[in-house]
Amino acid sequence: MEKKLKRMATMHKLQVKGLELFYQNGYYNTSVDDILKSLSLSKGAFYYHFQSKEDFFISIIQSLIVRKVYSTLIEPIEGKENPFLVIDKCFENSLETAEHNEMDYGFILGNFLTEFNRRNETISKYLTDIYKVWEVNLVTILQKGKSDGFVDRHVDSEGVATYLISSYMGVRTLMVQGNCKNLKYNYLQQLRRYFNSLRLKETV
Amino acid sequence: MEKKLKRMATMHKLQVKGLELFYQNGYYNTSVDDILKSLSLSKGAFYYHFQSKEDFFISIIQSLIVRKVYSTLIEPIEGKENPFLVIDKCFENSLETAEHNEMDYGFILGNFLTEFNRRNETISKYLTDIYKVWEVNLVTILQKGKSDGFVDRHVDSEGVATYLISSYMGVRTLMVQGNCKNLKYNYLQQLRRYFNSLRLKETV
DNA sequence: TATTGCACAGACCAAGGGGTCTGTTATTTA
DNA sequence: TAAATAACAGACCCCTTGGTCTGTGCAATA
Repeated sequence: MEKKLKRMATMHKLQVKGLELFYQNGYYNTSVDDILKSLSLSKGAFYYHFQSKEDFFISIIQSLIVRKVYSTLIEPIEGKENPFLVIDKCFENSLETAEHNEMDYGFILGNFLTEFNRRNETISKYLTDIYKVWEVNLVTILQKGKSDGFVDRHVDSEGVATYLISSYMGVRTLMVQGNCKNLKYNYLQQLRRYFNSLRLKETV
Repeated sequence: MEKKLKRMATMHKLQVKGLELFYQNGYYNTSVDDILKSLSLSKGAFYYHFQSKEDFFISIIQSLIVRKVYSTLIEPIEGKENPFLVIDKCFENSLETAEHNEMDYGFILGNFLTEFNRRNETISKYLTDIYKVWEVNLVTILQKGKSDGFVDRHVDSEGVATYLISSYMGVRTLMVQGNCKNLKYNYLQQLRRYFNSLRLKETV
């Protein structure tokens, strides 16, 4: 029964290193050989476990990228109370992690969306699906925030979700260039200002 | 004297087609041969005018991309009066153009920033410089907006510029996936709401 | 008119790309 | 214990890559 374990271990090693290099250098700028070399594995190993480079990347999306986005951007928000507080905290944590990560190459989902947009429909589909779950999740918490008296009822939840995702993706792209600390600070300040405009005003 | 004209014409043809393909497929996923094939030109022609692929792309940045960003995002704003009106109109126009462009592959500056981030410092530098000019331009008009009584003096102009650029870059990335019309509408609605929170309130 | 040199054409090169195929070895299974 | 099979290793394939180099035609100059 240890064969299955070995299989899983090798596949997982390939996926983790693959994601690392794809994330750092981009998909088209990373060869299968690059991954194999840094793991001291052979072509035989790779094509025994995966049908193609594309198939390999799809498996990475499904097993690693989905999990990453869920754990950092979706689960911290799900089912919570005050949308403003929890989204604020979630974004702040994510930006904080990025800031102190020497190996930050941007928002993983955003980078790959950009790289595959209109260039590989199959992969784009998988990535877009993750984005959509994120969006639905934000819309849900905002709607709940209305019932709970946090969010102004006149606010368009979908619009807010779009605006939040857009700004987050953008600032993550900018942060790679450096000056992260300032960018993070500025971004969060304005995010809070924006949130204030959505808040349910006390009727005097 | 028609030799110099021919030289310019060929170089320009190469740059225009080069930008088109780099923009569509990405830099690393577009070969020099791809460009030459679609123009029925030879290697000789290319390497007579440009030292390398990288040198070629830098020339494209300096001659075409700079001009594009300037004409669509910088000049329409420069020296104008009401920041909110003019930025709103500028972004709306840009998104409108993108929406009705069948060949939209995203925000050109954002895409290349993502592709070269930390992967090619030389090229990144050229791209970042453009971004910085854009940012300075936004900050300037916001500051002027304070003196002119449009913008609340407590507002942090740099923060606002960061937030504006981030959200614009993000929404342009999302728009490639489709559903442009809705994304554009949602984005502009929230942008206006955000602007309202920056406006100088009449002291009652 | 002869000659120079610009603006290419296109063969060529080594390196690297994704992918195939035939071993080989250690572990299961019969 | 023998046979079967899973899990690789690595040579090999053909195509594409960025880049070089020699050749060539045509306009500019003398």
